[in-house]
Order: sequence, then structure tokens, then C-alpha cells
Amino acid sequence: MIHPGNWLRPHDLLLERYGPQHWWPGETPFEVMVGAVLTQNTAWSNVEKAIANLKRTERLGCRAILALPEAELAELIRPAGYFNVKARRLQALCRFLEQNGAADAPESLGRSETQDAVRRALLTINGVGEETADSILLYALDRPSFVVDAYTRRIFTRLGWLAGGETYAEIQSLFEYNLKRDLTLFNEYHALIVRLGKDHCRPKPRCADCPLQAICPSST
DNA sequence: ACCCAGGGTCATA
DNA sequence: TATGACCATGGG
Repeated sequence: MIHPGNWLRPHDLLLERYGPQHWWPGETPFEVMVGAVLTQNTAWSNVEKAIANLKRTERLGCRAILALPEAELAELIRPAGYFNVKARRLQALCRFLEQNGAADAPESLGRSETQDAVRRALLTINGVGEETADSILLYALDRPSFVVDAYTRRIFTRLGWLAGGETYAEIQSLFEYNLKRDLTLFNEYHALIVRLGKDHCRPKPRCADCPLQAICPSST
């Protein structure tokens, strides 16, 4: 471990500033899963347009998405970018849900299995990598899996708590080892990291008025 | 006209 | 295991 610091402190500082985020922005577990795929390397504002199209046409359902020709699905999600790739990924996800008896109740996926088993299963879906799997686990299935995204890496590298070259699994382990394994904590922590990232931790940092100034070396 | 966003896959070495 | 090309829209 590079940094022996208090890994809860950033969470507390962010919570103080921003308040509870109550993530994920989505009304149902299935919508969360769809959003997790659509937001891959894509601004959330674009994902919202795509999800709005699915809702407007009453296609925001597992069976509805499977019943749609791939090209038509791609057209509906066009604003989210990579629409051909993502149309295939969404149908792969829905096929997986159906094959696992969760087509009519996505939130029930893997209820009788361990978290690790569900994670490994999710990772077999084409288009579901580590971050997407963890986002689904945490925000759609209520499983305490810590989500690591580009903001997490960037923010904690700037804090000096990461070297920058760590793998996803290494970073996730650092958080999970140094924090109490708690659904609400993991949920809020990642949401707050994204909130901070959008305001202050773009590639060009805006350190002025950053909530983490108290513990950030670049603010001196 | 750039740069970037809440990644993942596949081919290649 | 580790890079690099590729996927594509919309907002700053």
C-alpha cells in the first residue's frame, strides 16, 4: 500500500460539501443497467437523451429490447454515441438476463448467489467490463462492490495516494480493504467522486474551491 | 476547430 | 501483460 491515509476522509469532505447524492440516476434497476452500458466513455447528458428515446417508444424493458432489430435499437440510442456497439451490448445484457430467469425482474438477478459469483457472471457478457459490472452490482443489485472509474484514478493520483499505473483490481482492493464494506458508503463514495470529478478534476484541474483542498498537495 | 466524456473489445507483440 | 486502434455523439 502506497498511502496509509484515512480513506474515509475524502468521502467525509465531499459529503460535507455536496450532501448525499442518492445515486444512480435511474428509476428502476433495469434502467440503471442500461445506463451503465450507455454511459461507457460518454457524457451522461447524452445518455439521458438515449434513455428518453427508449422510454418514449416504450422500449425500456428487457424483452422489448430483445424484440427490437439491432439497427432500430441503435437508432434509438444514437445520442449516446458508439450506438452500433452499444446496441449489441444492450442486447447481450438482456439476453443474459433472460437466460438467467431475470427478464421480468432484473433486480432479482443472482439473488441466491454470492457477490463474486454474480460479478464473474456479469463479466462474461460481451460489453460488460469491470466498471460496468461493479456499477450494476452496486446500483442495480444492491451489492457492495466498489466502483472505480476514470475520476477515481485521476483524483486519487492527484492526491498522491495512487501512483497512476495501478490496475482496476488494485485500486478497488485499496478502497475495499480500507473501508467498511457498506452498501450506502460505497454508493455515496463513488457518486461523490463523480460529482467532484465533473467540477474540479477534469484533465485540466480546477483546484480553486475544491472540497479536497485540505488534503490535496497540488493546492499548496 | 479542437478536446473530452461515469469503457470495453479485439488484434498484435 | 501491455499497448494501440476502434467505436461516435453532443457540449464546452
